Amino acid sequence: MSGLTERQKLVLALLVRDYVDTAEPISSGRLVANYHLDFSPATARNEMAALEQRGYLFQPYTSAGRMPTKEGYRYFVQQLMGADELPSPIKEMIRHQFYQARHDVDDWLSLSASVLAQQSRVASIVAQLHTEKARLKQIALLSTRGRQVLLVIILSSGEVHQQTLILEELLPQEQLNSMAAQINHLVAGMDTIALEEKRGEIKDTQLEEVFTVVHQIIRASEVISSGDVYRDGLANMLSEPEFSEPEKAKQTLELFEDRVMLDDLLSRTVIESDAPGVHVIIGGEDTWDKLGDCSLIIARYGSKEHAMGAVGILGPLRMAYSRGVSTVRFVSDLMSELVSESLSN
Amino acid sequence: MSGLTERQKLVLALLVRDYVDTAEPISSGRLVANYHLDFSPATARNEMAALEQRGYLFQPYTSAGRMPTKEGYRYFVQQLMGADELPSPIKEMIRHQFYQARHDVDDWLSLSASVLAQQSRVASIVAQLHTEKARLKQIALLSTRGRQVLLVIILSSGEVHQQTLILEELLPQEQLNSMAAQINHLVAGMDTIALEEKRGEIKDTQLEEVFTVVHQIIRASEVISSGDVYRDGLANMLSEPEFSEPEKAKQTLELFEDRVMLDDLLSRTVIESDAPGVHVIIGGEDTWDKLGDCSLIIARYGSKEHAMGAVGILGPLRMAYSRGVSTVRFVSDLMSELVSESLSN
DNA sequence: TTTAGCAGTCTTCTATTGAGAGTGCTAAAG
DNA sequence: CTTTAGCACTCTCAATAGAAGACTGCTAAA
Repeated sequence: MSGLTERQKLVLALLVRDYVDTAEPISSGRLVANYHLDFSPATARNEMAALEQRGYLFQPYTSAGRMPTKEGYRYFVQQLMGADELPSPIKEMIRHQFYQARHDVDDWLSLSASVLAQQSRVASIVAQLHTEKARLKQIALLSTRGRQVLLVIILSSGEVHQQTLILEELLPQEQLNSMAAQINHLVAGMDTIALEEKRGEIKDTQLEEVFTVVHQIIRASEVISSGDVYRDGLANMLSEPEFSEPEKAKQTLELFEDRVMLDDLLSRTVIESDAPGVHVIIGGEDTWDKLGDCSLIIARYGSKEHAMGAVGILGPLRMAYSRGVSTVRFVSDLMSELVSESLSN
Repeated sequence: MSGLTERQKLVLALLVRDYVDTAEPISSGRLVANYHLDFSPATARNEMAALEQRGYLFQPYTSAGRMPTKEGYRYFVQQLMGADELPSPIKEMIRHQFYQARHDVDDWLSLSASVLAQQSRVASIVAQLHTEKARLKQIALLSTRGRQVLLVIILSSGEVHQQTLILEELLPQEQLNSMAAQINHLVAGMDTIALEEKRGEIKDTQLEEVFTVVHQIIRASEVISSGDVYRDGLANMLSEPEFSEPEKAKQTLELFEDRVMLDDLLSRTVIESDAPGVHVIIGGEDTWDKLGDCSLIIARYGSKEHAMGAVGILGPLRMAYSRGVSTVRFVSDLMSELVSESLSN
């Protein structure tokens, strides 16, 4: 089966655009009139019938207008869609917001979620992912209250972890400092494997206790995603007509609240393809079935060596893919820029 | 105007219960039959008319059954509602989950949100609030990457804050340690006012830079709420018939996503009343108008001296107040217990 | 190959109707 | 004076029918 004719591509592209705007089945007459096409509605109808034959369009019932199928959207995104860049003033505004924020990855992440939600008018997801090989840079032990001690761990990627411990006996801060110094001296720059080998060298019980926790945390941080997930713009989604049935809305919200699900989604876009750039996943099917009737536009930021994560938007199938891709690309590039700048200082 | 008769109280109480279960206007006949009342539907009708007169009930239209008004719910909660304790096995299960979690306030908070959502079948909110007088316990400076430095601040309450700084020049960890030690020596145990007075004693520029940030953070932490807000169970809400209209659902979701709003809500329940215990706010009116057609059951945990916060649930007006209050009370007591245990170690 | 014309199909809107549910009132009973 | 049976009345809800309208697919001509 050969490809589509130019005119078929035109019809499909316009129909998708129009449907995304109006959320109503598009008729041949409407299409021709709206875009001043130089062929008649009858011709458009013929082309639409052909596109339906190929599975790119469907009619909700005999003799209604047509709407794109998932396949139709996919063809549109892969072959037809042009770039719909964010206007420069908006880009500048966003950039400004980021540079104005504190120099903190967490702040940038929540800002990303907020910006994406606002620009795309759908829901956004942002998460920090973790590098595969975690190497210890240094730790600190800080007395907080009584036997309670805060363990701060800094990885070579610049990532920070903290955890409260309760020690067997009460130790003054000076002693905590010296314990931290000992551990730092022993294991700085090591990954989990090297760390494991050093275990035997530790004699002191208190020290071993701390060592064990450090080891645990570093192992835990080797999991692909384990930090906070930032979400925003949930309310946007409910405005869309596809979520007018509460059942649909509920499903989507559950998808959003399910951490396991999100982790899976995020990690798969990152692991599955080494290719950077924006990924568009349109609707659920086999591997992505949980996605249901939603689409996900997602991109990685950062690099394997540094802090890394994913930013994306989640919306109904009927969404402004072109604008969405541009927005996600812009934000992920900005994050990459910020992260690498901040680390090269 | 005198109070309600016993029979009126009975009718109101049963009607509220029944309506909460069924979400449908309750008729006199139904009420009498369902609860085997020893008076006739006609009598019930008279009582219901009287209750309507007082503003506790209303009919959606002439000759439908009746449903409670906000006032009706308020009367019910304040005067009629008994305790509907959680079953012991469930209490034990929850307790078990908490003691199994890591000894980390953050973990407890997110667990609280999850437990509340699951038990109440509505949405939950949990937030850490801050004590009014923040006193510095100690700080640490940890080199993360290049000129980037992690500032960790521990307050006397045990609260931990962290922030990334970028220093003017690159300093080795040893020098950072000595800077931290100097600051600790200078200002340990001080509040913002005392801190301000010490400013003059600092000569070194780098040191002053750090000092300024420390000061800022402590000031910021004196705001009532500034930490993360944990939410859960949003999807629960959409199952309720009151949110079948997307418009209502959207409003409620927006309320939930609006940090400013939530902060206000939380801080008011904490500031406004020194009384501990569970607060029930039923629907929006003047001071709480943003709440709209939702109710909030909320309680404080912890104490002013220690880590403190609020746990609560947010649902439609038609919600199981009795069970909700018991659940919120149980979780907040549990949190208090955990926090004070953890601090007395 | 394109297009005008038209019959045919399916939805959607409005109006009408009947059934049912529940009330308020009245008058009798306790 | 309180309670209750009886009943007329009101209003919703569901079902039905019919009319209007929107598009299509087909056919035949350009």
